[in-house]
Amino acid sequence: MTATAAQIPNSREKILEVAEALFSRSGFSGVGMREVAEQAGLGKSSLFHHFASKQALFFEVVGHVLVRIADRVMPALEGAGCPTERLDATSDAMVDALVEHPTSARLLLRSLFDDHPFFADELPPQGHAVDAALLHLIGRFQQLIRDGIELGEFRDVSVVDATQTIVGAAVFHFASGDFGETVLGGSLFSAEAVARRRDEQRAFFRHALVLAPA
Amino acid sequence: MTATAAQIPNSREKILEVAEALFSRSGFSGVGMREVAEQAGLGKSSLFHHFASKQALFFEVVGHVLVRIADRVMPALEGAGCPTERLDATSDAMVDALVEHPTSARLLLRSLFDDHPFFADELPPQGHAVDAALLHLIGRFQQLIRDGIELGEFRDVSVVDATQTIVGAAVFHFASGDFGETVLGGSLFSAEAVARRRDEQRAFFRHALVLAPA
DNA sequence: GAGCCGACCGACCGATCGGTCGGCACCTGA
DNA sequence: TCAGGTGCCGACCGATCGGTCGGTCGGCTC
Repeated sequence: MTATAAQIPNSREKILEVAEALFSRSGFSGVGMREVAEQAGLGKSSLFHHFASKQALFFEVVGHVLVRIADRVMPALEGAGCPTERLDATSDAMVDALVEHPTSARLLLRSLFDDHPFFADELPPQGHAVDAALLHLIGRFQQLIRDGIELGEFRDVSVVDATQTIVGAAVFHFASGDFGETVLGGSLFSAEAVARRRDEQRAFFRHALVLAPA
Repeated sequence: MTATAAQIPNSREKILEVAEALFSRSGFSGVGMREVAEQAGLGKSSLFHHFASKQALFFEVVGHVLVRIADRVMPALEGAGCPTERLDATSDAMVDALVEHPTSARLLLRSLFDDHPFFADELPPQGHAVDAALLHLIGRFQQLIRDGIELGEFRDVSVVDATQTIVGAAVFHFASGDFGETVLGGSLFSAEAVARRRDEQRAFFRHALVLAPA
């Protein structure tokens, strides 16, 4: 059955969907365009009709994930309330954002520490856009910690180290795959596991940073 | 491999050395045997004289890294002192272990969340050995947290979530590459950055877990 | 109808992948 | 002295890689 205009679910979005799942599982180098095409129900050459190259597809996938996460986390970062309340809200928002799509955390973690899979040639404009969005999010987070310290609510920690610690802890958990499920003794994404994680992570960060965590 | 192999400037170790650097940078799928051979100053076919396959080489590299880390962290976990002191020592030992070779953290992080790059066929016995060593380390860490809770020194946290949080935070920092250096505004491995990281991480985990962190 | 266009496809390309094979140079123990 | 093992190599293999090309098909507009 060939795709026609009657098929609302766009082929392009179908490609993005399966590519996200595959890149999340195996990374940029571990996925072939043939595999993407097969799982999308298309011929391989059709992928290049929608995306200029494998790199372009990868960046578009990462960009979508980042936008989804930022849409959830930014409001918590910039919301009303004292720094302690915003820290709590941000921790919860990170959990919600990473749980929304189970592929997000792994893809985000890869793009954070992969030093850009293909700096061979200059990376396309999409690559820079992804970087800019990410750094904007991180900048806002650091501002939250600075605010907490200046208002006397947080310990006088190193802002950059606290940022690294919190981002690493939050993203790693839901990206840890088989290892995490072995540690937990069950699914990372079950309702109970997620609810407990949200509470535990919020309390962990609060006690680590807030002077009067009670 | 008798006395002859021992005295020659070992090519095998040279291969392991460059393979660790390359796998750390680009992961299993992102590195070719030709590249390893070239950087080791050998012909590609010579690699297969020392290692049965690319997978075997990868597992041997990961195994070495894991042994190095375990050798530093296990004594801190099992050392004398109350849980709080052992937590401090373990945090410092993790920093020391990951700083000793700048490639360790990235390789460890990959092997933690990569869901084993090659489950295509049954993974070789080395793979299971790596898993077993890792889980032993994690088991000891969880026991430390349980001890702290039972002795009334630590908050009554979820042991598995705290494990995930602490492992993720500790490993991610030194694995974060370009992203981490952007956040820090400088090298991850400079003497000042490492010293500050050690203090900050120890204080972070202590405040997060210990009831009377002073 | 004619003409166009976007979506799609199979066949194909050069390059590279992991891995094999036969053979060369060298050392060692008998 | 020589058989045998070790370390290493270039040449080669089938498979797969990302990407291209020519062309088909159906819907749209005039």
